[in-house]
Amino acid sequence: MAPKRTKTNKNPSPEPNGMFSGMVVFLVENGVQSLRLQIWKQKLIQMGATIETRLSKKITHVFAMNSNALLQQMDREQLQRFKGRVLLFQWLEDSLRLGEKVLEDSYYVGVDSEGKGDPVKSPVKESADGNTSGSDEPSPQKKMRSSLEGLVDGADKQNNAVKNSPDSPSSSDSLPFALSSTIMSPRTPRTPSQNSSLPYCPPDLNRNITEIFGKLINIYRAMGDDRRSFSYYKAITVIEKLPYKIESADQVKDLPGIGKSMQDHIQEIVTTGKLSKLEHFETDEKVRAISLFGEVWGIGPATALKLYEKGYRTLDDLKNDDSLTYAQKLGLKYFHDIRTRIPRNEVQEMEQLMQKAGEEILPGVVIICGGSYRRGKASCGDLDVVITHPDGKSHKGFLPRFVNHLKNMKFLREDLVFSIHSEEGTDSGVDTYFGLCTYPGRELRHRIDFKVYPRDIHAFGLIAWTGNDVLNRRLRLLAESKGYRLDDTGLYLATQASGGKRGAKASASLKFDTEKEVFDFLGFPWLEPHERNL
DNA sequence: AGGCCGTACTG
DNA sequence: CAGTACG
DNA sequence: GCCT
Repeated sequence: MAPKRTKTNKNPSPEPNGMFSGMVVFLVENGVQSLRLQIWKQKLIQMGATIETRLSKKITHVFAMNSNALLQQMDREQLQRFKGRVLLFQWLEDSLRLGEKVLEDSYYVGVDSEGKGDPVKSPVKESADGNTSGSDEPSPQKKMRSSLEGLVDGADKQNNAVKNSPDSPSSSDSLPFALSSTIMSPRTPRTPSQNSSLPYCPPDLNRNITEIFGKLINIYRAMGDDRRSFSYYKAITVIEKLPYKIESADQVKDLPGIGKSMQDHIQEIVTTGKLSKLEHFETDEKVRAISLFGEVWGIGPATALKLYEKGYRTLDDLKNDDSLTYAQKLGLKYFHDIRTRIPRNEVQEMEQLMQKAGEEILPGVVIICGGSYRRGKASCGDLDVVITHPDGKSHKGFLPRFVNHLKNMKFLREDLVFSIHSEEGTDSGVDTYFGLCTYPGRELRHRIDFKVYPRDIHAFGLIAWTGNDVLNRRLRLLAESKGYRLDDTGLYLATQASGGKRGAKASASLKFDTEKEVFDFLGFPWLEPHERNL
């Protein structure tokens, strides 16, 4: 084993006899989610293909998402001269899944080679139109994205599964799905290949692996090892996008976020069906207790450990402890209530209730339910309410009155955190409230958060509190890479505000009125709320 | 070896 | 200050 | 845990 090809040449060791051997391909990257592109590249190379970064005569195949993406990168003259085949990425996807090259006929990208008039026409008559979606699609990128983004859906499930692994089978939310699929399937009778070009049904191959990794996420988080936990989270999102079932660690070798340890774990899982490391954790009394305690609102890794060391092992044990804070006691008392997910329609009703209540106190007030609700989930763990007022000033002092009103209505029941900043104009001017509420006529407690923003930074609050957390991190990292600092109150030039805290605030945030302006400024492709389940 | 989001409340 | 939470 |  001469380590000939080290990191410099990150070749996934091409197999001369791989199913793609002999192919020389050029990839049209427009509108392809980078992660999937990376996976495709890796598999192509690994299975014998050669990837060229420029269009040359050696090319045997060109791959693109659709005709629009294709034409965006290549002019039609090039195309006419090109002798090889132009296929949809879907062909790759399907071939990988089936383990052999599928018939290319129904995957030709429909660009009419004769028609000079307008680009992207050709429904590719007999050959079952290689996804004409391009032809009636004005903005290819956006559409592409949405179809790709559907892939992410699987991650959600994992999320849920992760969060309440013990009980609820968890509602899978396929909402964004249904949405785009309706949009995208106007008429075309679909061949099997095409229909997979719509949001993408998550075949959920590799559930065996992601399920185990999901448990590790929770365990490491409970132990306070967020970094490691996040690594497993990222690995899951990568694995879920694979179009094939993993049968060997080799197939996963140099995918992003999958290093030595992950490979070893995957190898063990695919060969033995389990992971001894996890089994060990699950039978460990300490790990079990800490994981359990950590699920109580207000109790994190440090407190959970202390409680364990005091000898506690069950939630009942904790009730006898008076070292818990007020909020933690509430979290304990309503442990099961808070863990109960809220059906989307009930959240909607409560949002309307709050909008009505808000209007009574302050006409014109804007009350939006963010979080997973705004991201279109079928059920929500809590309510995340972002509030502002268009006049830019009367949001001040609103929150206390609003909270009182809602308490009188018996909608709000208990307080967890209550802070007010807007009055003095100190700090960021964002008022916050965390508490427990109930659906009208019920006693079941739900977590609810309010944040009141001045109008001019409202867009930032909306982005931050719509999430998800992964998107927030990505946006913040992107901002930082461009010399800015992003948080829920604004976008600042990095240098100055960087060290000092917000209160000082030598510099004001850049002004943006809408979420989209922020995305655009950062150069991040716009995502509708329901597309932000990264 | 060291980074891995950024902020605010509680006690 | 450490711990916890929020997305 | 992964990545640089």
